[in-house]
Amino acid sequence: MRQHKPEKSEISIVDIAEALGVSAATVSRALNDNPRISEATRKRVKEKAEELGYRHNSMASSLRNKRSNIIGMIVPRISMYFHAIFITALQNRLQDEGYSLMICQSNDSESIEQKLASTLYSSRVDALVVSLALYTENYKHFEGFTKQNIPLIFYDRVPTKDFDAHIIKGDDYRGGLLAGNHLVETGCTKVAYISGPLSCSIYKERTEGFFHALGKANIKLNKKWCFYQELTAENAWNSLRQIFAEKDKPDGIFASNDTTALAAVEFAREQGIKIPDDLKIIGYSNDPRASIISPPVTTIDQHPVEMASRVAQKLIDLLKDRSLRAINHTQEIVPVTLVRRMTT
Amino acid sequence: MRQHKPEKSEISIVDIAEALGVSAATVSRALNDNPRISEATRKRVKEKAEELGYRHNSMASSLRNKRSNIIGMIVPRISMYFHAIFITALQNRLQDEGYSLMICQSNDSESIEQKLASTLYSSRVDALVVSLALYTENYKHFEGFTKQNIPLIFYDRVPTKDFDAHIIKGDDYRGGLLAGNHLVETGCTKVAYISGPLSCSIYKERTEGFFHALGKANIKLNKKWCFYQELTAENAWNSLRQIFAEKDKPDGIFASNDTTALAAVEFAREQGIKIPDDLKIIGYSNDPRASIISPPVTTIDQHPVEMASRVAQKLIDLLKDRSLRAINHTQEIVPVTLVRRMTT
DNA sequence: CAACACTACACAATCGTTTGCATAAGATCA
DNA sequence: TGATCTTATGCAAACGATTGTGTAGTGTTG
Repeated sequence: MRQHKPEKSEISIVDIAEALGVSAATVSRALNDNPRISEATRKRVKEKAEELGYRHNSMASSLRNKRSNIIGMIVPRISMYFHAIFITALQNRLQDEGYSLMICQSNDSESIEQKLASTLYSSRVDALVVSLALYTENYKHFEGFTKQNIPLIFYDRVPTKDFDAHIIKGDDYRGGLLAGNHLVETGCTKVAYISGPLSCSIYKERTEGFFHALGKANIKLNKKWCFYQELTAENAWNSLRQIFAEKDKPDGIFASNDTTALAAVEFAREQGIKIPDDLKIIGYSNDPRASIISPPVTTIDQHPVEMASRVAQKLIDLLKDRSLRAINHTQEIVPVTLVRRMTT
Repeated sequence: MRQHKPEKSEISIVDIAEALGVSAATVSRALNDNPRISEATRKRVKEKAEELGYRHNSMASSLRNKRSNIIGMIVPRISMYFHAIFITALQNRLQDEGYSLMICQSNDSESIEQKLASTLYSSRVDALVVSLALYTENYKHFEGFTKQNIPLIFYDRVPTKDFDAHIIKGDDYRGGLLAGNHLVETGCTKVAYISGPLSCSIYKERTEGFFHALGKANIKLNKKWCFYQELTAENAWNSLRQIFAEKDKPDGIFASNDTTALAAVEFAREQGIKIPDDLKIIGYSNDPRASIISPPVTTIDQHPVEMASRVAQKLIDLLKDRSLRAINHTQEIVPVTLVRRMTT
């Protein structure tokens, strides 16, 4: 049976100090390996701390230091492959530097995103890393961070209008261009396009790149075959049904994410459309599912680990050197690559 | 060009108090809607706070209140479907209650898990939710939480030995049993088994259930067809190659996760083995990939959302009512269901 | 040996919020 | 009108770690 503890509040450095007959300041310095403390005392302090079961109180030291060692993060959803990989890579890197990540999901809702920004702001995160919700076009909820000079980095889905923050994004224009070129090169002349909403930077740029590629090849896009919507499997099916309802049918589809591309493959299978002979499909993100379905789907790899590594570096630089925060905000673009598989 | 701010420290309640000619205590009470403050003052305070751009300092209040409103979480990896869904559901629920989640990944490493536990312990999280790393059999790193009466809940991968904490797990025994029964009922007589290591509660119980089912049907398991290892695709391929290297071949495989089951499907395709005629395959977790591959894989659904909802409820109860922490630790078991698809 | 430097520590203020207790002013009642 | 109660607010002490400044005691140098 466990004794019910008499709610004795926890061991603090003061308790250690008293037990050792030294001052709390000495204990604090000893625990932090401050060179002003003698080796002997440092050892005694650490042993006593261990013995008493002392645990550091990061609230107190955060308050005093005005740094929480916590980095806030807002992503649409962690279940998206790209973000899951990104987060893991970022977290591993930041862990080494002594930072913890507070990961929040906006569920692609702008209002949730606003609330989260405000909560993280109050929580005194040392920095904020954000990938925007699908329809966020107003960035006021991030202004507090820039005003207080708290490092703010957007990645992947970044503000479309000028906004004062660091940006690290994939080369979505090029991704769209690669996809378009690839469809053209593989002989498509009548292409359909299922994109995310243009409020979101990545879809906007992919669209521009894609259109540019088609334009170069003198391919005109049928407006009826273009969709700009949330890229769920269900939406994809609806659009596909519309596209293939008419007599004239496309011979190529660019889907702006792999969920949609996968839906297209399944739709084609259901309809008895031959891939890639009758229809070529290209997706985006290199989601593992794209390589599992048959036929495996051609897609664009965004290199989430590389992106995370750049975000981590930028973050660490900004956190280490306050003076960097004054200078101009930077923008980095991470290359993308086409992964050709069996749907093209 | 932005003006370089004169590093004026941020607005605190003291500043608001001075601006209004009241005391800081009054400001604090007003902001917290304490009924002891008149409506008029409350309004003035809130307006002034807004005007000055005040933001609550949760470090200070956490220190004073001895509660951080942060719940720690340690999971093997967020990229695992089950955990991603679980986390999202849990987070949505806790957000409503005013808690933030600090999500950490052990990457299935016991030593990282230990470090994370210690960090979260120092960070003064109000509670800890854990799904254990693959080979964790020693739970000392969680003892601090139980000693300090900090709510500690294990889910899915839980301690196998007696350990003083709340447990909410899937019915893995039943999952194994269902899988075994299903293979038996669909006519398998020679089955292979690819499991995770038995150090991990879920695999241990699935194994027991599975063996029980086979035993009932008088099916003897060939030891050479049983593997207990980390369930990566690569390991799966190696095991499959071993299993199918000999003349005598199995007619059924139970894979203890879907990654392995998917590998089996691909392996069979490569080898020209007919599914489900020559070989039946059943996986575990109902990962979306299982329904995408062809043929889609029969699997066991663990109902992550239901599990998250139970964990959330338990958490909230424990956080709200300290007295509950004294009473016995509870164990809940979330049902599993067989999802039959085309591999059986 | 005086002047100075250095080592190793202590003192006390500080970070911003919260809260038990005290208190002043006004209201109520006998 | 004095006693008691309410209401609205102020005072000051926490919470625990950190750090600039002060100061013994010892060592060094010319």
